[in-house]
Amino acid sequence: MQPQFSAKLEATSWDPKLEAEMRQTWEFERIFDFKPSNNKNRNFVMDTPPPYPSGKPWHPGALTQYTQIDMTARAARMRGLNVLYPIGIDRNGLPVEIFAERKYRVQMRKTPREEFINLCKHALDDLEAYMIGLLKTLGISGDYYNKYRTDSEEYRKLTQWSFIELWKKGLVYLANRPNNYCVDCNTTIADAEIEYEELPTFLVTNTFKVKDSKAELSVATTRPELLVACQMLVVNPADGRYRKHVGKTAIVPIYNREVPIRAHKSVDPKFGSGVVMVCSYGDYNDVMLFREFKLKEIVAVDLDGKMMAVAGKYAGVPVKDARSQVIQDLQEMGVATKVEQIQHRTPLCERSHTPIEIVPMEEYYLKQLDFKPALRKMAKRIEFHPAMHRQILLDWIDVLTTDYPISRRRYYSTEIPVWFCSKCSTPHLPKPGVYYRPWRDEAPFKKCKKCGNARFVGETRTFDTWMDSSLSPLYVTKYMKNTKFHALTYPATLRMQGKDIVRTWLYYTLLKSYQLTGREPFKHAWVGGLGQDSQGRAMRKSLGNFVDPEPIFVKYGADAFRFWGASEAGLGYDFRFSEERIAGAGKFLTKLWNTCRFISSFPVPETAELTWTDKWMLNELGKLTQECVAAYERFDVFTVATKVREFLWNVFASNYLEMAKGRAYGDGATKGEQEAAWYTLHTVVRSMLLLLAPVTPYLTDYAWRKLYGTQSVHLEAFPKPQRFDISEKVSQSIMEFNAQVWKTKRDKGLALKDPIAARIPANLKHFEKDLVRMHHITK
RNA sequence: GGGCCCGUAGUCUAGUCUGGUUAGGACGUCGCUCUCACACGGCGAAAAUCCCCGGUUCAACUCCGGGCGGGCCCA
Repeated sequence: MQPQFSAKLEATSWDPKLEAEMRQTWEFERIFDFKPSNNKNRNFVMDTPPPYPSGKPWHPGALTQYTQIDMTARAARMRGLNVLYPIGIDRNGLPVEIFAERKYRVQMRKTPREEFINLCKHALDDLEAYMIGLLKTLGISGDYYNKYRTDSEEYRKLTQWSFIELWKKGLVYLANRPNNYCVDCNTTIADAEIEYEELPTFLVTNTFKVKDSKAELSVATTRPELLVACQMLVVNPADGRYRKHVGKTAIVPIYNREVPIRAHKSVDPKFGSGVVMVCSYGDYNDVMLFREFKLKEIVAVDLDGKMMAVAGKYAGVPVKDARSQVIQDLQEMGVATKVEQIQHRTPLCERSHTPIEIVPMEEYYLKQLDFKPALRKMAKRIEFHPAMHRQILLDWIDVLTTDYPISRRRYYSTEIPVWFCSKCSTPHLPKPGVYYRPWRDEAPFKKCKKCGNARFVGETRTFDTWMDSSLSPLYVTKYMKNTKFHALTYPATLRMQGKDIVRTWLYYTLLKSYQLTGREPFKHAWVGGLGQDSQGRAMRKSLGNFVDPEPIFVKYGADAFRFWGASEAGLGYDFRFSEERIAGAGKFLTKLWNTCRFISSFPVPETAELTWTDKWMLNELGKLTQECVAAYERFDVFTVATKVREFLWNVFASNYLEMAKGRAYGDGATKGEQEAAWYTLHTVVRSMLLLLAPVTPYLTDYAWRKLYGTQSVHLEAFPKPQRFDISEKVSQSIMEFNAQVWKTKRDKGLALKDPIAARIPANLKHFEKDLVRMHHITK
């Protein structure tokens, strides 16, 4: 390098260790604080998913999503907006309890409630520290100073307040209904928390005698232990084989009870023998048939998943064992004529992977069916990114058939603020605005308003966790707490989340926001794809394909991980994990770094008399800038990352830089031409750093401060695009001509610095001087 | 069974809405090359019946119909 030019960056590659230093600077300067503008339109309010501490390691796909959320926040700041980017931790619910049970080797039901809650808190604090640490490592620029927790008194107060409001509006009711129940988690669960898996099970074909006849019916079932709860046999009305039996009575084996034989169109004549037993409750079709035929339910399974007394000799036996025993007994009795193993689509609890039982229980319900039309309208009003994912929500709204069961029989969740009169059982709700623990606290009433009794029993149940998290847009905009702040920030600008929780978090947020405020909680919804393993399968701890992201951050740095995440998949599409590709992103950062390093050795002129080559480059840069800023406005970081990489590497570095290099060194150029090269080089580097700042915040800020100033790049605005009248065709010709010369030299075995004779195309006349110098062209 | 999305080189993708280019780029592979920003570089090469079959059209990766395959979700 010529002595008069020396670079402001020394190392030949970006060192990820500098990220920690940069992070400390940000924290010290507090550059990400939110100051609300009195002009509502200047406030960019983000409703981001408070992560759920459920164990280590954290899902790398989720972390990718958090980096994309962060890019959007940073981009909004650079668009001059005041950005509210909350950091929350969702600390309520099942995963925490399961984690605590495992960690401290205790069982929730055998531990005093207060004690178990404290264990959960402990476990949560550990996990939370781990998670916050990772978020910071990744450069997430949220508001850590106002970090919120969904299990805080403040938050739970709001959850309880919302419940009391909904109760007052008549939207909550108690009802005894068959419910999805997990015998491991000991709680009811919502439809949204069920997953299905094909599992091996026995299909048992039993013989039922038809009363007052010699006829026998073969009945196939996967749940023979529920014979005790069988109340009917059904066949398809169109099935000629059984038409003569419809209306007659069959005898249930083992229990010798009489049940009717009926016809219903829901029966598949091709399943088993075409005769199905209906019991309380094998599946949802049973529930429907019990309702339709007004059958009397027989409760055979208790809340611990054991057979009840009504099951006779099987009483006290867990369902699964009872099933084996029953099968054996049926075989010995000659009732079971066939036992075959089949794959059966089994509903499982999403958290514990235990098969769901359907048992009747009294639970609280929040009305939702009445709101389907309003929700559908709202779903259409909210702008989805990408638009295609709106369909997930619309489909879900369409298939809802029951109201939302909101109560859970758990400990570590927000308590349902209700006391019952000990005499007449009338429910009493307290005044909102206080955090209540009815299982522990004295009732805040003197007398029952109905019977005058002075004693109350506190509700022990808690809320489903979505009852808390669905309030996030209200909580972060200080609903019920700061009217002015709320008015300036609600509805939020943007909800960002994964497509896996559209049916839960997104849906319940819309439902409750509508019920409480009558309007949509946010204007835009960004619905991201999911991170999968290298083969495109969901990443699950149970599948053993889970990647621990931490070593990756250490090895490649957060910026490489971020750039990879941004450039890997288009907005809303799933993406696969690949360390190789993260390493590839790291190479791009090296390229960016060295571009900055090289150009940092030249002075920064205020203005310049541009040559055609410079105008061409600045015009290309202008087009890129426009595209990228537009992409950021659509919350699309994929376009930014891929276009910038393409531009920087293949257009700027390969072509312009080589064309202008000699001129920048002053090689056969006038002072003015030299300065024009400097000016253009710096303009491009400046723009590169600004456009990439949201994506790779560490490297860009480090380089920015070294090259251009004292202030963080994150406090700057995006550059204004410059345009010059240079056609796309000329641009292509330049790059084609360069490639042509390179290829010719290659074919002739010449080094790049060797002279070569070449004819410069007519439309590149203006660029002749730079081209000749670059390729050492002799005439 | 239904819905949504997707099927482009070994892998990941752009392009498809608004039909016409030698189908662009990245990772990986191979060859040459340490040329004064970068060998985590440069240059080049190989590598794609654009899932299949029909239709529309002068012309289809692109539009239409029908298959097949994958993913996610619902029943």
